[in-house]
Amino acid sequence: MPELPEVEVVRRGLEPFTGDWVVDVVGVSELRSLKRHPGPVEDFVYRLEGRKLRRIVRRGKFLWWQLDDDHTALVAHLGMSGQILIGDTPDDFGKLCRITLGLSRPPSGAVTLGFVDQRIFGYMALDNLVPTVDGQPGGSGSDAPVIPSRAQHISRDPLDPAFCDDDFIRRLRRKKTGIKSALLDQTLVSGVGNIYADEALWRVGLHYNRECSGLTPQKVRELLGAIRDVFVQALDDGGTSFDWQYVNVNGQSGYFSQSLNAYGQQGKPCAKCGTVMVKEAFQNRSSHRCPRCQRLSRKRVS
DNA sequence: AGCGAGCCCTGCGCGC
DNA sequence: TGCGCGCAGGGCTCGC
Repeated sequence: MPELPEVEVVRRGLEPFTGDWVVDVVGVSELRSLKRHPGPVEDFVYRLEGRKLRRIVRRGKFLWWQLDDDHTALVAHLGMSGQILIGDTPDDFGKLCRITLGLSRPPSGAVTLGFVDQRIFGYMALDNLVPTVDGQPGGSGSDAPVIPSRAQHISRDPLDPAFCDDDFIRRLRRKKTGIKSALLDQTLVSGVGNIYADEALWRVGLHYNRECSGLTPQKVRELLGAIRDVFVQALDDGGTSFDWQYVNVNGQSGYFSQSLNAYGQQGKPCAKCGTVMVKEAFQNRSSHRCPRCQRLSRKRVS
């Protein structure tokens, strides 16, 4: 479950199971879901069992729990198809469930957390928490100025109070790529993926291949505002879901897909001008745009 | 150094 | 009904 709003919906859904909740038993049915864990599966299980899940934190599309030893994180990245679900038993999640955590909070609370991931691009891993370079909180959900070492290189996301707009604008305008490549670069700004990049570019009328260096600071600021707007709106709607794969921890789908104006709208009229929207190949993925509102008025970047 | 291509994977839905 | 193909929202690593 991919982009920032969907991951934040998951994070909020997991908050009730943090604090004094303990990991009693860990089940791993797919070793490749631990490919980023720095050790064998036994190490993952042994170090996790008995730990409390103190806080659940997110930066961009990265999620992690702060464990009660104060220096270890349980990192979860959902990749293209990951979900985290809460159920009663390890059998509640179907055959695509890769990892289960049996959780309890004495005296009476008990649930099972399921890490479900069709394509196995996502993963869970234990990692060390290291200080943030700017001394600000590592992400949404905790005030602690620490972050898993694996996520250190990821920029803050646009909903993070410590995100610096001016730095973003300066760095983006120095890039020698098209604007969409820049938005998908998680070291420049995190949390944006293919859907929300297309939505934000549509809102401000930019072609995905417009050169970053040709944009005025004002235009970049406008684009950043559009990213925030589309994130907040999607969050309010519970995230974007097209099908069975994208659900919150209760298995419910979000409604933002009904509000999309660009992604998946090929063949339909542009909501601003009525021109038929198109879908074009872009870097092994696809881009959606209005041929009239989002023209390439400057030199083409390939 | 920064950039783009290639690759990691499974399973759904469609057309034949 | 069955099969093959195209497609999917991410990110890491590697060459250039």
